[in-house]
Amino acid sequence: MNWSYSHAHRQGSGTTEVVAVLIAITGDKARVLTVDNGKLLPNGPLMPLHRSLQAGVRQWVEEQTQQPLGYIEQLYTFVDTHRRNVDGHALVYVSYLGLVQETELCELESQAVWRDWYEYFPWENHLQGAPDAISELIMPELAHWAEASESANQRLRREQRIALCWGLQAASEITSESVTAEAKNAEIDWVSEHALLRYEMLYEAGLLPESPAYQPNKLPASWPKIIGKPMYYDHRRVIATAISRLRAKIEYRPLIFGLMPDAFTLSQLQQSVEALSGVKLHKQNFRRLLEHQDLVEPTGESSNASRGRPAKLYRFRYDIELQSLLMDSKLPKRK
Amino acid sequence: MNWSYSHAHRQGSGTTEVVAVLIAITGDKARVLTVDNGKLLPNGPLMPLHRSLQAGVRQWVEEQTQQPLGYIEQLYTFVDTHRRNVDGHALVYVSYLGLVQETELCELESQAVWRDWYEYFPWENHLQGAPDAISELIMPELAHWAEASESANQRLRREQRIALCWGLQAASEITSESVTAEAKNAEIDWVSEHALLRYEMLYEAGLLPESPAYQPNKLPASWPKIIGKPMYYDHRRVIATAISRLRAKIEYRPLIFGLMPDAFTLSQLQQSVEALSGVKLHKQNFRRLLEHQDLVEPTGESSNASRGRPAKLYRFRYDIELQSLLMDSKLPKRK
DNA sequence: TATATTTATGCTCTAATTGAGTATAAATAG
DNA sequence: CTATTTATACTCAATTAGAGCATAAATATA
Repeated sequence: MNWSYSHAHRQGSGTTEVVAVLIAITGDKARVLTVDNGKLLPNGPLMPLHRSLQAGVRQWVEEQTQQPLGYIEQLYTFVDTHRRNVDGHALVYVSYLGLVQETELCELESQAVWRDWYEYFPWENHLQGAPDAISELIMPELAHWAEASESANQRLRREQRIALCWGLQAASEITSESVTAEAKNAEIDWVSEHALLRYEMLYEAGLLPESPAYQPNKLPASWPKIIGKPMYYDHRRVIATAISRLRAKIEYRPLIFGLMPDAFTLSQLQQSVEALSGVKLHKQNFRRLLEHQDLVEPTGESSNASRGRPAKLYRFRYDIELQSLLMDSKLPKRK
Repeated sequence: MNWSYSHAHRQGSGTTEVVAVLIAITGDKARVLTVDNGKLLPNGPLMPLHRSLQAGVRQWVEEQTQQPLGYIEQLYTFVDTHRRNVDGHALVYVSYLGLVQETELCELESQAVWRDWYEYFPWENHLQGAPDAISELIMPELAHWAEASESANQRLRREQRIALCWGLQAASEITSESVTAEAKNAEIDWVSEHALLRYEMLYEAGLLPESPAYQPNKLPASWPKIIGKPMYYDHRRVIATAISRLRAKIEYRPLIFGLMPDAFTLSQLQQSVEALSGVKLHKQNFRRLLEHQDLVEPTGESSNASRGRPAKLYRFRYDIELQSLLMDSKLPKRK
């Protein structure tokens, strides 16, 4: 099935679109804003009146989602050769990542809906440990893909890629000894930032509905649940790009600022980082690093939590915010 | 002077161009490939026949420069509202970073020329220590810019930005005590990856010929030498983007692979990294980290250097190359 | 030839950072 | 009142980063 043509779209003289991946955290879940029943990201054509790409993104997103935008940054630019304008020029779309302050999970007008981003990437959620589906279903399919290589060399490289993308523990069950033996010293483990590489591998291996070589009849019946919801065009890849970028940056830059409410406990902050990275963090070290960096300060109040000892509330130090956005300021690493 | 219109350009129905920043290292100098007498980067329109942006870049660059391309990655996408097609759509250009194996510094046909990239960014070259011009000329002008702020708040933020972009030692001479005192604890120093921020600050402060507010008569006579050669359109900004990206990545990924000849000494390797980052590294620690990572292996031969003890020649371990490109593999930090 | 100079390479020392664990404090549920 | 839960403080070992000292092997020069 080719998703590229399955959705009606505008046609005109312009060849440039903007697409936005808006991220928010509600409760302890990372969410992405979608339109068209979760099949598309907010998007629109770049028009002559727009003075910049950012201006275009802001206008379309606010029009389609009633969601005011704070911090945004450019992600990546794609070409869709399936969609062309009247002159035969391929459509170019420039994607943006945007961070939005925590919102109530309300159904917005204009069918814009916040969705848990792990609905699109179930294999990226390791908050309760690595999903069983990875070793039980995904790895065997990727093993087939490696076996189907056209040369021994290609196969070896594919097995290496599998180990690097999915971690050794998952890959060791399926790859040949040469790879695992060699890599054993390196102690390869799950790297959350490799989300895009993992998506691209599944795509390349023909394991996603949007893959050109997708053959659902050759896959287990439970497969559709395992690999999450597809989207039109390359929009799921755009989200994967956003996830990788966000996970990579959050480790050394306090981007999380833009996602938090004005006051929060350190546990809430940690849960938010965990929601994005998809892995659990070491609580004590998380606090240590935060305090060491003077990024936050206590408000003086405490949270009236339901259970346990009440936690102090913190706020970000605004005098340091600009500095933080510029400079490399680390947040804690994985547990 | 407005550089946007000072160069003749194609006009057509397309609104998308590709632009390439090609980097090579000749001897111990970082070079960038230019066309049109050093005023432009290789570029060309995206055409209906191109199946991807990469294909477009490769075709135009090879056509304009006879330079075969190895590793390339997308940098950033710009809009030039000054250049529009017949329908009034602004020109979008997608920039790419490309790495090229060391070449003889020959004048290529089709007026493509390799230039020392510090001709365009003299202030970024700290190989012989920070240039005197920074503290003697650039800082005073930036101080004027901060003083010319419209509010006390804006002035404070500008002074913070100056300190963060240029390092405290340079900034402390000009900024008010409040900033320096507060930041003193942070020990801000020169961060080579902030090249783009520095360029953008100079641009915003009206200190570059391509700045809208540039007023050469209000600046010292030696100013043009200090701030390097301008280019048409935003091409100097594109190079600054490439420099920042390359400097940031080279610290934790062995991108340098793509720039080196097949065999090299560790000193040559270090000189290449230094040429890119613009700062000197600690020799012993550089070797330690390299050896510790098994990125390179001795060829067995030695270099017949002109002076001193002969150095062992090394090559990159190709079995590890793929892994390196995927994974985070650190190269040593500054001295 | 002897000696200074240059470049390469090996090794040590200290401080900072990281990963992981133990211990204590302050609340609620039953 | 006690078990449970959550928050917070502190410790410890392993690793890494920054800096310097020492030695090796070549050339330049007196």
